Amino acid sequence: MPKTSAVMPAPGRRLARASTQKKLDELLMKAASLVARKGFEATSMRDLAKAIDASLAGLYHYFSSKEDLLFQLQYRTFGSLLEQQQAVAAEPGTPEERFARLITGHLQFYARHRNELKACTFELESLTGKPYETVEAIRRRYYRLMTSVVADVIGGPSSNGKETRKSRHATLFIFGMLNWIFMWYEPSRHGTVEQIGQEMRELVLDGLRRGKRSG
Amino acid sequence: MPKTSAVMPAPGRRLARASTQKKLDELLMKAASLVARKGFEATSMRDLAKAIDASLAGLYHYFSSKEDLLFQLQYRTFGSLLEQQQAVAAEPGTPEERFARLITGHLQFYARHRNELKACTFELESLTGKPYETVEAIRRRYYRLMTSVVADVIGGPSSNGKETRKSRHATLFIFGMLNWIFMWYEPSRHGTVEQIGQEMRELVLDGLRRGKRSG
Amino acid sequence: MPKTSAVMPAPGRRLARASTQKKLDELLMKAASLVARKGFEATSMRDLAKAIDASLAGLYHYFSSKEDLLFQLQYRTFGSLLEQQQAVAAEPGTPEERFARLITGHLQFYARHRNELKACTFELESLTGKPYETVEAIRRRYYRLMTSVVADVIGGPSSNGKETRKSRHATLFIFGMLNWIFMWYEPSRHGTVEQIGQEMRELVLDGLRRGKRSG
Amino acid sequence: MPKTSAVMPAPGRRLARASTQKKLDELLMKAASLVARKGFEATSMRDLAKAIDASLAGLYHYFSSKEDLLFQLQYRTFGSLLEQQQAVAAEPGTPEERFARLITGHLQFYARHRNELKACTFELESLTGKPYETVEAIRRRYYRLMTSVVADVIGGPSSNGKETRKSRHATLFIFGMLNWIFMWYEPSRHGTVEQIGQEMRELVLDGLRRGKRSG
DNA sequence: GATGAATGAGCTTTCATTCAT
DNA sequence: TATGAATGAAAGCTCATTCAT
Repeated sequence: MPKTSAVMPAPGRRLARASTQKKLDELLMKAASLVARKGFEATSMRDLAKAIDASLAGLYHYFSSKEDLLFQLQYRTFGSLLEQQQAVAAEPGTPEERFARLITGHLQFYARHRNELKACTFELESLTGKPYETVEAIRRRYYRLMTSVVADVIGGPSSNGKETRKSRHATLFIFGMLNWIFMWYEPSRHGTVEQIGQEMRELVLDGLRRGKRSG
Repeated sequence: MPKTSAVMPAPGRRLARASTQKKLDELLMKAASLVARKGFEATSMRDLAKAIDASLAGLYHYFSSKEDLLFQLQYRTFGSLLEQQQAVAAEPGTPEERFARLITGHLQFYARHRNELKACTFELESLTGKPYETVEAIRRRYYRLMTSVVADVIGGPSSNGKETRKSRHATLFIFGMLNWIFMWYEPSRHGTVEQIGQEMRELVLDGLRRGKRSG
Repeated sequence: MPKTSAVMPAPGRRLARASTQKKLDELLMKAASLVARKGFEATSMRDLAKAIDASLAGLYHYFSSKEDLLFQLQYRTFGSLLEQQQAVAAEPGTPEERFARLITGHLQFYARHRNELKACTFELESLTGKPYETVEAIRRRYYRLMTSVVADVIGGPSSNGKETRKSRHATLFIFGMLNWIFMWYEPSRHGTVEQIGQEMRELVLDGLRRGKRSG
Repeated sequence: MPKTSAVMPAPGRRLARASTQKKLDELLMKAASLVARKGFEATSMRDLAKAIDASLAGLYHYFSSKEDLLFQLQYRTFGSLLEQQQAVAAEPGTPEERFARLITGHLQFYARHRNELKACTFELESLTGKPYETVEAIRRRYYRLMTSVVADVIGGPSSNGKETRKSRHATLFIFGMLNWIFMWYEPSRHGTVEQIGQEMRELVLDGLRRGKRSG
């Protein structure tokens, strides 16, 4: 599968020519790489222009501001991830199967779009106001999606994805496991993300199921 | 218990007067608060000086540079945490008990020194060179300590803290759960950290023990 | 003759528009004036910006740093001087005539580019590393050029510009006379530089020629 | 002869204890060393304090300001030089002999107090106002002393040190030769200062004497 | 579209100096 | 005498952004 930037147009954006869209994709990918490496604050528009081999002023044809750049990056990436995971969760199967597919899907997305996802995961608070809320809304929908499946694992399919204190907290813990991977994962040392996903599930599945009886 | 900055002098520091030491503690606490809220890069020395109600130049009596400030903050905090957890792990008990105490200890430290710990957990890469390595070494010792206890939970006391792939990965997952708490925890919504700690253990304990049989 | 900055582009500089080149010339001239008056260290970039009626940040379009500014100033000026004097020395004539032309040429250059030359003569050590060496190399070539002509005056044309201890030392003494002029020369009090040049030659010519016989 | 700082108390200074005087001497010597190496502007009071192994605030017991430090340095050094050269010029002898003694005396002073003299020679304009004028007055007296002897060489003892255009200019040239030595002299490469002095005289003596006849 | 030039605001850091102790 | 602590001012430089071309 070709390694492309996660695509999903930002709101209120008219797509110009196809070539422009392509360039924008490239810009965002390079931007993600820089932001992932140095952090958003520490990445200057000059850095970006240099990395992209464009002029500083040229960047402002694609992004109205530095913040807008981050917003587009987060919006597209998070939107893409959510879309993918919604499709994954919609496929039929037992709660355990759907849970497994979500974990794997998340980690595969991580593997394919590491830089972009890192900028989403760790730079959320670099946005403020409306852009922040827009992205935060996506993030919350994703959290809800995961919670509903976790709830099914805990309570069985009959629970119908109904959130409980336990399912909510467990989801937060699981996202912690998933997102912390940025801090340590190296394919050559730790194996494939699919293996990691399985290990994560093995760590928590019994604990989740125990809830069926006790809570 | 009084809320003080985690105390542990940085290396190579001679303290002049006692009042200076006190002030330094206060500086670091305020600094941690700002850094936790806005991030290290986005926190300017001016911000700090203002928050502390001191002059900008005055800061440089206590820290040779902005980076030195972060280093001292991380060194003291991480050092304190490690010291505490070493003591906790050294107390006798079954592996499960020791594991429980470590989780609780970590979360209690979080509750008491949230800002300082956040600056340690999320700004590690804002240091470079020797300071980075010095702090990284502490972090690694803490990781090892946790891994050895996790290994005992997995393999029983007879395993003697010997690391395995499973114990190492499980520890990374658990640290993910623990550290992600910065992203969501609110005492009024989620209960005490002690409760959170118990929930975490319930989520993973079965999964850890399963290892005793299966691998 | 119009009073312009000594022109010679610095190495590795591509000039954008013609107007930019013009502005750069103006900047260097004003900079030379300030540096000559107050010294390089004591001249701040803010001073320069003010004198030029530009913004502080704008300066950094032309010079990558304060040191780069000094380097460009020295490189252009010294390069221009060397070029001129090489042409002067290349013209045919007796050793005495060529010596006379070099002295006059140097003093005329001084008269036309006093400020720029002063920054070259007295701020050489404000540069370090590669820029220093680049300028120092020009200076040395100039010194060699002068020494070879002085040697011819001492030993006659047959000596072919071969350096001797005497010619080297005499050249150093003569450069002292020439460069010290910055400390005292005022046209209205001391006459033209051409007159000054003649007086210098009268002071040393006999002494140089004496060498023909005795050493 | 012991290498000490050139001693001559600054005006309006009460000498405290002998130990204080000694320390002051040491301070000035170290200061001269730094100023000679880096220039006055580029030398900070912190640099000085560190070099002297004293506290920053401590410096202000000896010097009321940074400028005062430079003033005392220049006043003492130039005063000492003038005193020495006045004694030298007062000794009987032919004009040529007295001229020779002055040149040698100057260069020997240079050799013994290189750093101090450099700060006098090249940092004169770092002073302003009254301090500048005070030092400038000494410098002028020294210039007059030299001019009178040069005039005697030119015009014979009967000229009685009467200044002429020629003697004034020749003195300026000669001071150029003498002072430029800071830029190039290395004992191991160029021989003793006494040798250098003789070479200087050989370079200019004929030219000076020629004046006896022609103007 | 694209870019060189420009800028006000802000950055970290250092300066000479003062003062309580 | 001596010094740690403190500070207003200023240093060199970079920032995100704008605009004429």
